[in-house]
Amino acid sequence: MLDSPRPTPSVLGVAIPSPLRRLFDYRPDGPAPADGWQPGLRVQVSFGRRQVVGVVIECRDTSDLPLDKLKPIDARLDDAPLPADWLWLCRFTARYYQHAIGDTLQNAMPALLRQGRSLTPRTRERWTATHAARDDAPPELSRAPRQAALLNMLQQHAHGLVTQAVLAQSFTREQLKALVNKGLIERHEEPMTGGQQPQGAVLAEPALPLNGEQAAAMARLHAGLDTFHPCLLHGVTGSGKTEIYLQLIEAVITRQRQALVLVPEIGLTPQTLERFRKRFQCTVVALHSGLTDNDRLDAWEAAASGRAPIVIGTRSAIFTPLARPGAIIVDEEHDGSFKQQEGLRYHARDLAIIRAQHHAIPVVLGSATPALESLQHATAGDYHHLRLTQRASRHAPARLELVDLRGRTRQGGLITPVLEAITTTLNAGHQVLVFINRRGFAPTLACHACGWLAECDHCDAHMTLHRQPPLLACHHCDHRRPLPDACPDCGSADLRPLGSGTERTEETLAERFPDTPVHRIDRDSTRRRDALEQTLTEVRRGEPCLLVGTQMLAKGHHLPHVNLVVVVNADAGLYASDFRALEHSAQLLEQVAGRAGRSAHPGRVLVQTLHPDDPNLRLLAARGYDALAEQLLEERRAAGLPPFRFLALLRLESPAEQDVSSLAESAATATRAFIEHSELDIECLGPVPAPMERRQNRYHMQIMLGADKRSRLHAACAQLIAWMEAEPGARRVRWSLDIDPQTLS
DNA sequence: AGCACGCCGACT
DNA sequence: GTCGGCGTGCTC
Repeated sequence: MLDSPRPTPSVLGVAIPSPLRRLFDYRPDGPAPADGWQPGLRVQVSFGRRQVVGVVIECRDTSDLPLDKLKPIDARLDDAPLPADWLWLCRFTARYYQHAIGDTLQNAMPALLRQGRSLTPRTRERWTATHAARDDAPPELSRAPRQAALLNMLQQHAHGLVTQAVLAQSFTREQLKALVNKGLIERHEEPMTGGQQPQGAVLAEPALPLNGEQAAAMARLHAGLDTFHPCLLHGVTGSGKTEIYLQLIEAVITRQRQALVLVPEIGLTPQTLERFRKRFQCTVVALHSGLTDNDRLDAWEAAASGRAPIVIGTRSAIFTPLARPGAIIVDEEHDGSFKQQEGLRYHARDLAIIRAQHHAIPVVLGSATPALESLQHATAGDYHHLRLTQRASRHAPARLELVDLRGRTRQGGLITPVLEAITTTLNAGHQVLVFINRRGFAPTLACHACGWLAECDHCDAHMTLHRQPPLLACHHCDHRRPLPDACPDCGSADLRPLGSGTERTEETLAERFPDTPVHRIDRDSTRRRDALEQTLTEVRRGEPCLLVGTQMLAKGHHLPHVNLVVVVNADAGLYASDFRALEHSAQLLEQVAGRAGRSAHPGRVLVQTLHPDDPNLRLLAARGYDALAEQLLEERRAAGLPPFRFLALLRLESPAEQDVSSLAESAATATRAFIEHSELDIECLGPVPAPMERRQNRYHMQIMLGADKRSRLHAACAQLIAWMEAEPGARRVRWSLDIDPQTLS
């Protein structure tokens, strides 16, 4: 660098890990880094009475405080700033979601970095045979058979072996040392995540041939590899979206760039990962919940340094720094898990778009059932709409068959014609998937003498009846109770389960089909690590069986032998108050339907409902998700709801009902006052009690802001936050602002 | 959020 | 007499 060295600033604006929405000024102390003070350098400072790790955000020469009142930093933790692309994204996120910058950075940083650990990669040793050892067994090893064997083993591996692999073959460090001293092998150090990626071949196995639609989509992607290029890859289940991802990644790697892949929480399965790892020569860095803090830091460093060509992870992986970003892929982009539901309430899909724009790279949103937001962007021409309508198996996707529940007797939630269809399918040697949206044995326990229902003491909710182990549990808090012997109200012993959950349906099916294995898949049955994968491996063997499960089963998993899907009750989302309920319901039903008939045989999907005449359900059944989505978009437009309007939701909660309601009332009044004052065209609704007002003995209320311009909504939110921060009554209430809320509950 | 300071109730 | 409840205030 020929530039003159940066002068040392007199003030550092430091982001502190705290919910306070401002920077704190410190005096730089000690030697400046070689490239001078810059944003992104971590510092250790005393904050109040404790030591914290902060990040320099601003280098200035002035402060609102007198300079001699500033504390000096206690230590500088980095020689080079944390990656600039990462810092940019964090700052954008903090601004957009109106969240404290310090807290945002902490959220987006591996745990070890916020504890002050250095970013230099951990290393491991690799051992290779030297040229001197290329000849046959050297004479000096004639009396050292183990060393000879070790040398022989290393000679078999052109790239050598890491220490761990050597020790695993029961060789010792002493033997390695002896061979080094004899000049027969060499020791190399490389980062834990692997050394430089091998140049040359990118693929480990050939790409699959593309059909016409796939080829067209690929051509579109190839044409825009150097530009911001948002694409909605809208393809029915089994239409080969993953192959498009893989070939895009291949193009990215060939150009020496990196690909970032986001998948839903439930989608990062060993099976998915396997498919990526098998295709490419290079390492695939996976960010999953099983990683240790050290693994996570290594992965972060490998991505930031550019050594990792492919990074795949869930929501938080959007904050992975990339030295040479080449493309971002969001698989199952409609999935709710991309939105964080507490604290910093960011949406990883939305940040993926922004990030791709910042880097001027393509971003692909893939789904069989795109979010209405994404569909609207595609329709409006903001995104390229890449459609895949052909399935690899030649037959059309199964359509939903609505089954009228009215007046029918149910067993374990299932009516006779449906049980008969199950029998037929099993007899034909196929598998059956029964989808039921409630875990446990039954949604609740009821007294048949007086009508009492088991309710949670801490929530406005019924307690779910469980059989394994037998107890009443609230699914909204951790409260559990033993089963009562008699009704607590009237003393009657006539207590009966009301409705069906996965456990009860499993039990019914096991009784009715004693010769067929029944696998239950829900949060309770898969609590043990690998339990889910084990069951699915068993199921993929293809023997006839019954699968009973919650939405865990609906997503991603490839179940080629399932030929009949039964939805026990489709009505939950049909008339819910949440304006997105129907969209989510339709997505789920379509995803569930996608599980049927990916095999050689066309499948059936039976959907039980009490509302077989519901127009939305009928439209979905007759013409599929896309047709319903089109209609829902029109309704959203007419009602002034997203994606045609922007929303922010202020959530307030406290154990004291009075505190919440009075604060909510005055916050709404204040908001209306400054809306009128500033003539911002903002709508303020509420306060209203949140759905299920009492949860874990806390009372929840909310205020909704709506605007047709993002900037106006942003301005109103900023004012509301300023008011809340100044309001003494707000300190006894937990509150948070949710920008672009996903649900209203 | 932490963490201290501060001023009122039941205990070794 | 003190230990400790959580209200209030501050963090460069």
